[in-house]
Amino acid sequence: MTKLSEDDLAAVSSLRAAVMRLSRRLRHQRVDESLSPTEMSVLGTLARCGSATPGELARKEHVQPPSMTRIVAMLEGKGLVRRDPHPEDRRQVVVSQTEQAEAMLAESRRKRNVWLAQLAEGLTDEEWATLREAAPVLEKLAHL
Amino acid sequence: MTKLSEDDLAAVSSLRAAVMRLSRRLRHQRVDESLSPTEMSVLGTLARCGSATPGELARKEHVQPPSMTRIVAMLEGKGLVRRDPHPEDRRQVVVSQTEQAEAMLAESRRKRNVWLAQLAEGLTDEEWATLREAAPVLEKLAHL
DNA sequence: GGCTTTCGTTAGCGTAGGTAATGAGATAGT
DNA sequence: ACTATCTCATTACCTACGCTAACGAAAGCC
Repeated sequence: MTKLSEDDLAAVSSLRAAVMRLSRRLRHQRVDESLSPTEMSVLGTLARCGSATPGELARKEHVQPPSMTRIVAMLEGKGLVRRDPHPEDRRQVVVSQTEQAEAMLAESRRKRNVWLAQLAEGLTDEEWATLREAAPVLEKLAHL
Repeated sequence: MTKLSEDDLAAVSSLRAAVMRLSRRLRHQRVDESLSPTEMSVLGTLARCGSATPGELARKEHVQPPSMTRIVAMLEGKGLVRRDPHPEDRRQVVVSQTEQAEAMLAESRRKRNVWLAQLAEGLTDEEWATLREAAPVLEKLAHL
């Protein structure tokens, strides 16, 4: 980035508002009834990375450690995640997903498909393409 | 939209996660300390539309009426908003922004400029252009 | 071998949303 | 015209999900 135009300013305003509104909708129009968006996100991260300690997960999700503890406890209670002692460092814990989580993610992907189909009706191909392009940039922005 | 590819599915997944993470950051890295993101959003809507009833605002922000009542009360308490009786329908209330809100929005825009400058360092011009393009589409998506 | 640091966790709090119930005013039915 | 229903805003209460502070156990460092 080199320069900030007035348009940029307007864009960031509208981006901010849209992200907040959208997040609100996502939060309670969740495709899976029993899992909060953040829990889903953790499960997704776990699916990508295999396994991680609570601390690592907290950093990745931009959440404080105590919050991650509670999220992991929730997931463990639902049998979606396993907590094993770290082989070398006995302070740490290794969190990894269960086969049940794998199945749930597949099912959730299917449901998301339906949800997506409804949503997609309101967007043109160009708009959709724009979003596909923007997704990784938003990821990057979220991690600053 | 015509068809849903595997890529679309992956994109919506990452979009979802990114929006949630970003919203979390926005929520507490707010540029204006005293106003919540939703309150800012309401003020923005009001700036665009001039004035509206609480019900209309609730629909636009995708929030339930009682929540909007509380938000408006907050804003009124801070002198940023005025509540007048509706001329024809005495059940309704007309909410409109004060001059003070106007000044605050200008100040907030200035602060956002600084925040934006920091943020922009991490993005390339192309990425930024992508976000500018995506902002209105996200707006549309947020309104279904 | 004691001091500091780094984990995960527990305890308690705050914020921002939601649902259910209420009351005043508008609207429709007969 | 009067009652019944419906709508709008509001009040009261509840829940979800994040935070900070405090703590105990394990690791690393003089």
